[in-house]
Amino acid sequence: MKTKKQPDAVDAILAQWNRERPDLDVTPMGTIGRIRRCSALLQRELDRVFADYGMSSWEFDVLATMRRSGAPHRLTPTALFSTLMITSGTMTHRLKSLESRGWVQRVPHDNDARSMLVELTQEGLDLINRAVEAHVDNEHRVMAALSAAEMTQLDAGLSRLLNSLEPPETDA
Amino acid sequence: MKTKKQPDAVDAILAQWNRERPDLDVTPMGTIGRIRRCSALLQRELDRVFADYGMSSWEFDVLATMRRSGAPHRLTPTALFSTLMITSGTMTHRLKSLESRGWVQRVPHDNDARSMLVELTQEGLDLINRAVEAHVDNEHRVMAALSAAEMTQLDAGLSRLLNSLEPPETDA
DNA sequence: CGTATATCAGATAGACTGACATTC
DNA sequence: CGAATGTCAGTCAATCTGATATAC
Repeated sequence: MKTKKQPDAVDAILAQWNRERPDLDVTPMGTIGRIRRCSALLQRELDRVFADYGMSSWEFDVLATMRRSGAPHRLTPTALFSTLMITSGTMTHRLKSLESRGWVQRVPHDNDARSMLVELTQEGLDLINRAVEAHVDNEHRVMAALSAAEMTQLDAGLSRLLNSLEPPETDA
Repeated sequence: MKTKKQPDAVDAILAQWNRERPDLDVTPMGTIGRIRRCSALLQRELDRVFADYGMSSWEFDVLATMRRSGAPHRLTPTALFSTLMITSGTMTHRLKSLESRGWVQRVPHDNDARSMLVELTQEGLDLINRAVEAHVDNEHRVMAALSAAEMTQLDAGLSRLLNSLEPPETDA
């Protein structure tokens, strides 16, 4: 006989649907609901550390994207908004804000005068280097309930799902 | 020898961090990144069906919460905003909008004159009954890449995580 | 000429805060 | 009286759209 798993908030929702609409197989609703709820709750936890470093989540995302691209930490606005899945107008807005805070600067693009390059300032680089350390620590903390084996298993399922959801390569 | 899993968008990000900051163990960043990315991509897919029924995601959420509460499909605004994790002001705003569309109506609460009851209209009930069927079909579709066993496994991991993230019972 | 890049102003949708009246 | 309920006006942060200028 199996041990029953600890019920969570989503189980209560599924029980209601099973009572009200027993004709529906709501199994996927459970998985999807858990993904969305985990995502929302995780966001809340991660935001705390971002706030400690004076940033919002989207500010961290932009700086982190530039940081992990490697020296000289330069990317075009187009590369950035494509990666971040936002529109070009929104990217302009974000960059203006980040520039006013002194974390990035715009420099001209040698080979293409239409284009710009955005690069981390020294201050921006120092900040994101420190913030990402705290962020990763925080991520370890919020995932601590799962053993390494559990996390690997969870990761595998998510990766399969992600592969099926991701839009086909545009490939340039 | 193991078969390598299909790489996804998150793998590329992890590879960049491993190159740039090999001192950091970014394993949890992979899992968290996948949860968030799955959540965003799923949202996009689900929204399509909501749009087919003339609703936005939050409208579906409110109507569905009322529907699954069972006949007579009545809840107080307080019960609703607590479940939906939004503020009371936002709830008032949502209800005003839903009422103007003819999907819910406010009725007085017999036992407590401070309070209101919100109930689904016949039109709202019919709509959410049809919409939830299409929604569940859609959820089956977007999860089709996973076998039943894979989904069970994924679900188990998510549930463990959710349990550790969920705020302790307020219990009233 | 048609396409790509980046910017900007304006509009939009959704949420929150704080003050309020009412009732328990 | 203090706590709870719901409403409202105002504000806010973040996004998108569509028009624009420039360069390929």
